Amino acid sequence: MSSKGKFYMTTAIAYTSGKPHIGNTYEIVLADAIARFKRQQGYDVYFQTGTDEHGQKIQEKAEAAGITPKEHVDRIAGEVKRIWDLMNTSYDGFVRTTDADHEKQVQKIFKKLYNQGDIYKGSYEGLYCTPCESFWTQSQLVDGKCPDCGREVTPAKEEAYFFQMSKYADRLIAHINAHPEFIQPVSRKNEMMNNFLLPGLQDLCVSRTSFRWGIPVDFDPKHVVYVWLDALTNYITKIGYDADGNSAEQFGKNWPADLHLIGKDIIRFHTIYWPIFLMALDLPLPKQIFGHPWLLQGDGKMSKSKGNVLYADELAEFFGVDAVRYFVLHEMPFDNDGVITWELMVERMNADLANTLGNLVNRTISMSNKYFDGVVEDGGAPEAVDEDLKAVVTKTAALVEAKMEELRVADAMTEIFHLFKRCNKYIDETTPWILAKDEATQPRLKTVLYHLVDSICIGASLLKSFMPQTAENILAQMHAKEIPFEELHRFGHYENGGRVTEHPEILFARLDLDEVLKKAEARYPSAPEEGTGEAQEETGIDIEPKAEISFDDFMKMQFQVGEIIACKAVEKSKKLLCSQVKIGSQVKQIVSGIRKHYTPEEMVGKKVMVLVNLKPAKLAGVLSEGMLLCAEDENGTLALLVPEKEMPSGAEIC
RNA sequence: GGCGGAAUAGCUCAGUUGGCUAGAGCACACGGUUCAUACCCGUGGUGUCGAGAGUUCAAAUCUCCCUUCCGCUACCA
Repeated sequence: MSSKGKFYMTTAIAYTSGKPHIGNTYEIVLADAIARFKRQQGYDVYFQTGTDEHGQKIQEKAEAAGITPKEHVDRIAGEVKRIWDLMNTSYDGFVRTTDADHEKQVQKIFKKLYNQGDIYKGSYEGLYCTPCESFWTQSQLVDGKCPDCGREVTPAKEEAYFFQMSKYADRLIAHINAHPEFIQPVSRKNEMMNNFLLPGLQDLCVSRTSFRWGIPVDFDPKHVVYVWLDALTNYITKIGYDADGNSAEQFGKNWPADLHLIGKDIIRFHTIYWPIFLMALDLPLPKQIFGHPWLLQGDGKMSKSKGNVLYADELAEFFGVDAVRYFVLHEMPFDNDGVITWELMVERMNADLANTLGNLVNRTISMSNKYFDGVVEDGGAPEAVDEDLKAVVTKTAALVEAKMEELRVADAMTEIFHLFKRCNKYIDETTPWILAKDEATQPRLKTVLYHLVDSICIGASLLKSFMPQTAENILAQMHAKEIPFEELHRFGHYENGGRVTEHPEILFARLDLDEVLKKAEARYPSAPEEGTGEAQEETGIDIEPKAEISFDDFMKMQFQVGEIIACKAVEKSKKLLCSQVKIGSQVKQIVSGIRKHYTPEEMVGKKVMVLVNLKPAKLAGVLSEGMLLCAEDENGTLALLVPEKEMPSGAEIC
């Protein structure tokens, strides 16, 4: 195999809090399509994925389940791997952040960065803003006061290590400007620049003392290394980086990575913190970071809040692995979120997979059998109409390559399906069933079928990166071998006189939407309470724990029931509502960030819980004299807390 | 509030540096065809190219303004 050079790509490592759903699975399938295509092009690909296994949330999940954190992550990592394998993804390396080698290197890296002064021990003493409940580093303070509210900060106990980001900011800005391809899509580059880099980077906290399930800082064992320094370094530790300078050969070969494929939510960590860590380690930066959009579950039947999360393995049972690969790759545009629904999946299945592709293969094989006992040979009777077919078929590889170069995987697949559609049209143009009726046109008929079989083999060879099993099935039915990538731009690969299978298999069966919806309804009931099993299990939410407070502290807070007697939107703000709240005999004006969840009209008349004795503050220029209490879920949905039974306004909450 | 992006056919979207009757896929309707998984091929749109104004021989494309939506961020007492 002639190599075009190495290509090292990664996915983000999956957080082991639970089984990955279809949205998580999207990333590995996308990565796999890219990896397979690069291999097909002749690159020496190393494709790494894995799991992120530390953190408080995992510690608590394990405790709740009555097992050790290690047992928990072993189980989830196994589940992740099982789904990645089921989806036929061709990763070369699977890293776990609990791997001994990784943990050892993270400790070394931490120490190295500490020794050279990039990491410093920051104590929170004197730097805690009680009203804001935030810790600040010395460099973050404005005039020695809280940068958020401008009030005094007070001493606190917790200590932590910080990474001095600002030291490398200018170098990073220069790098990003000099390498416009570094952050993809480019719109993300502006966000990083405008929101973080240009205003000035804040130092990053890189250790925790509040939980134990992490990699201990070996020279200060009450700390564990906090998430990003632990997680991001997987990209170098797994391929043999050694902080003492004894890196493995593979590291020398593969680093820097050519592509980090990640979700758009962690772009900041990969395009700011990760490059700066690497600069501090004196390592070259990855060539490209692509923050892909999300694949969302479209209709109510699949919403997470109803407990109907879709999983790749279950979808694969419905549709087959390659169909699921096709759905997720096809429905995902380059820089907008994609949506997946049952209707859409059935439509893609029927229109693209069954009709266009499956039927083409089937009708071609059937005709070859019917007219020539399966023998396919070039009859030497070309006609002008063949030229356009050949032109479309032979240029497809280059078109696919161009799209893949831009990571536009959905568009690349569309090019391949364009080839198959062209073949269907060719059948209509040449009407083989009419040619079959006349002995004189037999050579022409042979030629037509040869062209079709050859075209399909070219198409199937291109399809291999996206739908590997299907490509293999098609080629097997043609009794043909995969055509090397560099040969795909020309016609005439099929062995003259070759024979196709006698019994073509249906590649993709058409589905009836109503039946699928019925089955889906059975599997994912609309009313979650009626269902059983894991899909219905409420997982609960863990939040960052706050420092313990005394009873006296608690008693300082005055909670009362308040009745909202008037409410309007705050004009200068997108999120704020300004309410007049009657509390006993007085009326307070309270501003709350709940506009996304409540309209002013529906607020009026509600009896809500109010923190009354909060120091008044101005929000967007409007005075607020208290706080309305809300519950918030993981999606940021807010729910006002209201008394469970009718209570008068002003009633004390205690 | 700050920065950025988007508004084009019923749906999802293409429309390169302004230039010939504004496109594709899906859906829908009609026609053709029958090798095939009732498939495939062809034909069909009164689309105010979000509203308004401007520049130009010419604007979906440039400028201004308005409206709505989205992303990141700040804020969310």
